[in-house]
Amino acid sequence: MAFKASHNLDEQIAEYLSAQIIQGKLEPGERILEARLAEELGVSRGPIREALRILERKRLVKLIPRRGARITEVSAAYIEWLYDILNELYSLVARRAAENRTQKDLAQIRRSVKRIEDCAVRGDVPGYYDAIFEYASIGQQAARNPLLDQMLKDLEPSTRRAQFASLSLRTEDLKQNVAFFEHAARYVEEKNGEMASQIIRAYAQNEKEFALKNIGPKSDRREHVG
Amino acid sequence: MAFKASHNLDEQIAEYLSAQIIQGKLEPGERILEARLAEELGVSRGPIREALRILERKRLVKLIPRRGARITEVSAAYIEWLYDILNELYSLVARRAAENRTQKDLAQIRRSVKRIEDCAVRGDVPGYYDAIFEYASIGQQAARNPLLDQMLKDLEPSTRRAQFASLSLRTEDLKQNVAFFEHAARYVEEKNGEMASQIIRAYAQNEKEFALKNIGPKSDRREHVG
DNA sequence: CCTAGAAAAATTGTTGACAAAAAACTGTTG
DNA sequence: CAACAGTTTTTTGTCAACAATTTTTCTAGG
Repeated sequence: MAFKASHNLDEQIAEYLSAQIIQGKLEPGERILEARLAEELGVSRGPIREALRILERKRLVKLIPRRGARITEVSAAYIEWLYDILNELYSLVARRAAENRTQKDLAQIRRSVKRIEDCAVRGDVPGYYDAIFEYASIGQQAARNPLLDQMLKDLEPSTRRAQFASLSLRTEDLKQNVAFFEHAARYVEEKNGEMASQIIRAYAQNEKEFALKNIGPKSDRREHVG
Repeated sequence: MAFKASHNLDEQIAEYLSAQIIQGKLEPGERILEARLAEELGVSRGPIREALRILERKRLVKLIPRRGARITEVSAAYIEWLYDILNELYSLVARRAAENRTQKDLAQIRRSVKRIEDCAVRGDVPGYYDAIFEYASIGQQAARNPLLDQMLKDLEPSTRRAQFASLSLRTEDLKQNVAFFEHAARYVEEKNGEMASQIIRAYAQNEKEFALKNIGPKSDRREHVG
């Protein structure tokens, strides 16, 4: 597990831990000990601490002064909270993308829809998720609101985490979902922001329910470490 | 400029710098040199770096690996981007608060409206802004979405920064604004989320235009260091 | 057996020194 | 005078040691 010091350690470490957390290899509630991790990765504690701050921003860990870092929980309640926000933010993206999109954006979006479709027919679930995040990212570019783009990028790890649990169950319905992206793209092309945002809301609702199904009804609203 | 080591240095430093940036004592685009600042504050570079990470999360500085930290710009474009998001997020807060508010929430909200009103009649502009952030915070609590609450708290410094420039121009219209908060509170009480969110949107629109008036038309969309 | 409190261990916070990279400077050449 | 290469200076990145705090362990008293 060696990292190159040429590229920045903190970002590499954050990236590495991020993947571990999303894939559930590090369990929610688990504590991260700076010293142990530092030795494990063969670096000093400095970069570890910076990486933890990056993860805090992405809401993968919670930092409590003088008592270290813990992996945040992804409860059913958290998923509701997250998608409630994603709903609003992506609906805004859709509206603004419909307003501001250029021909170049449209070309990229079409290419991205194709990529989603490919993954769907191949039944490549991880590829599908990567593809929809690319699709989202292109939409965010087209919306011309860098702050919104950044905020959604910060939420991406949380979203991926919510989706990861249900990843293995995604087999049949991928092809149906492709229609959502095609329609949204169509409406963005036609500059019909209202309809584009409606489609996105419907898709988000879908995703939320799917994510919830596989978390179970353990909605621990009280002692939430997030 | 001594900090107590008993409470954490990084947060104290972040708080201190935050105030400096919001009040414009540190100029947008300006570089922050770790060593210089460390000596100025009588601490080592470690806590400074952590403080900068906190400020990055609040979008007050931009961190670029191996070339340090710069104060972000607040252009007219940025204010548009920010309020576009605040609009959606606070409108969600209003809807959820209307759904989930308890009697206790209502009591707090009423108290907060009173405080806003007091500041308005006294013409206490800084107090007025503090009061509306308290009002917002109470609403966020009532909405029962901790993630949304946290995200809006992270945006607060940016919002305060956008408002600061126009602070001195706020003299006449404060009393008119109080009506917004009273109405929103009323609708939250009546559990009419749709109307509550509409009121909030109207107020946000107002605020945006006010903030823009005092920035001027220098909307440097291109080389934006944010 | 349980509790309170002191001692010990573990963990985070902070520092100063050194390494690596970026930026500024300088003299040279076309 | 502008472009360039090499050198120096400045600045950020990383480390290892030490200080302060929290957590755990141990012991005495009820």
